[in-house]
Amino acid sequence: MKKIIRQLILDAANKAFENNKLNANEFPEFSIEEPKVDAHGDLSTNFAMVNAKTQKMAPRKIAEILIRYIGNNSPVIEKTEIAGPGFINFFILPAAWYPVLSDIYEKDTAYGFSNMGNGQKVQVEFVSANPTGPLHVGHGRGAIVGDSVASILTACGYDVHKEYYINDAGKQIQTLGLSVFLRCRELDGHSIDFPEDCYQGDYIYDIARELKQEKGDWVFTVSEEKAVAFCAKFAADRMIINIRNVLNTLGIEFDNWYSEQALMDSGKVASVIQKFKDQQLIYEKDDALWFKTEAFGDEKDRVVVRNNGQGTYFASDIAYHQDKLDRGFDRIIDVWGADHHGYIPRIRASITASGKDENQFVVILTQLVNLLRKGVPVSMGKRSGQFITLKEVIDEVGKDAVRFIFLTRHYESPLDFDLEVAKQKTNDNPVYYVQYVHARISSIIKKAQDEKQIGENEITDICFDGKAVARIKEPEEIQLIKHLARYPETIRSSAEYMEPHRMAFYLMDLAADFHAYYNKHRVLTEDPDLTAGRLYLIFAVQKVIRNGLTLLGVSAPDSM
RNA sequence: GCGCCCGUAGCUCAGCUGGAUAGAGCGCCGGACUUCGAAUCCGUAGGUCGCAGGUUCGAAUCCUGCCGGGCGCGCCA
Repeated sequence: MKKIIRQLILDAANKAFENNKLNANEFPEFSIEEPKVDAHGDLSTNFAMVNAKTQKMAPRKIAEILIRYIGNNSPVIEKTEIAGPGFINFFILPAAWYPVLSDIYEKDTAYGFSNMGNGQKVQVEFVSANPTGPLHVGHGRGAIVGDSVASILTACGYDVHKEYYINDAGKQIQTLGLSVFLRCRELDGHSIDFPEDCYQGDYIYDIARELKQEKGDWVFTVSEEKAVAFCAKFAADRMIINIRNVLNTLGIEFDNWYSEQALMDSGKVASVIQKFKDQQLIYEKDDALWFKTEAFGDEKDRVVVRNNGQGTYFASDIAYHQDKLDRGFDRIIDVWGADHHGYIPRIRASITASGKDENQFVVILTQLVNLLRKGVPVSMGKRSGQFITLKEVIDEVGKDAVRFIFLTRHYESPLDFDLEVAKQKTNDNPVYYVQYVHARISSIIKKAQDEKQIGENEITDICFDGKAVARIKEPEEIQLIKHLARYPETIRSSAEYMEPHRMAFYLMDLAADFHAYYNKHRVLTEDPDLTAGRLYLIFAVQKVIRNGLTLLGVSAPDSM
């Protein structure tokens, strides 16, 4: 509809110029939007205001000329008005909205999809938590945001690749191995001295038990060095399986799990360091190797190889991001917790330094999650071992509620996640509000089938029944269709800004319109045409609700 | 001290990237089920958009400076 109006305006403006009513035929960018107040029409444009300067005319004067040239010959316009400082308001004929419905039926699960991305290759890397402990809710937020962004981009014609980067090399893995090894000894009846910087959680015992189950006392028959190394590998593998399982319960699957160890074994880390050395971008100071990140916008230079010869995380990350771009992605998106924001400049610097385009690298920073129960904070702390895991949260409140709550906030806002609120089936917890629309419509359709022998196929065919469609004319019905018409642009803006919460809010609004309509008007009536028209409408609503929930990874139940 | 994020109704949050009279939900109060699912709906009340300047036809939105909260500033990961 916006497209139609935009064309109408441009045609009128050009015609006015040809007739010497306007002074210039260059028209700056103008917007068309839905006014907040019904009295301002269905759509409104600021055309006259933004053109005031180039036309050297008063906005209202421009608006008057334009309206004259728009005239009344468009099949979609009921009337136009000039208002306020120079807005032109368009009132659309109700029947002009009907094609939205047939479009929904035609496209069905692909309604609202676009080719905005034009097949561009995009990689979304998210979660990437160290496999040294269970996921917590903060990881969950990044996981859900990353996954939904990926879905939305896919719907917009991007070729999306989801990846998890496993930090399975380095000191923390050694520490994990030592932790498990010590717990094995403890389980064997030895008294142990368990260092503070080892992983304190009970899950270490679980892994130790599993290891003993599989390998018996083997770890005590070899050197401690060898045993710890084995424990590390064993434990990391277990943790990754555990992490993958938890993510699967959230409906998240990755296209690729990328191992840091494999990256190092491939020699790519060493070769990229050598390359930057050759280019004088890496230099030696105090027995360590430093990357000149400051020259590319970072606060200071960063160490890539410590004076003990060990590479830092940054070294792997440089190679990893080089590798991502080398794999041909047009855009690489990293979803990180906000506590890592200090890392952005150095990664960006490494990309710039390599001669690649830093704009291909985008970071989504999700703010931290405060876990609460009835308003009081639940203490968190990984090292202490006292924390509620993501799995426990999912088990308690359910996947759909967890996902939806995380997606009803802008990811840059800190999030209070209250376990008790998340379990409530009230409007404090809008996932059920939206799902209820879907279930309600399923229920009506079932009833239509049982009592009036109108099945889904018959409803779909109603688009060819002009008599029935013409019966859709209540204000609440037209309102619903207008709302459905906004779905495609909601997907597009969610993708453009990588903000899935826009979709969540859209669905809540649509749900509100539906519930209001439902309470005011009956769908199943004694009048066959009226009934058919309304079934046609609500089935379309249901499709859009389902599509939107799918993009957010939330189920659309037929009953609840 | 420096950097990033946040500050909007009693609470939790939106506000379509500068538009018209700033919106939802929860909570409070009052209503609606013999008819398609009351996990719903309808109505009332609630605001110096943290503060102060600036930019312009127009600012919650952009710029500057403060105030308050969170996070980060390692040859840790």
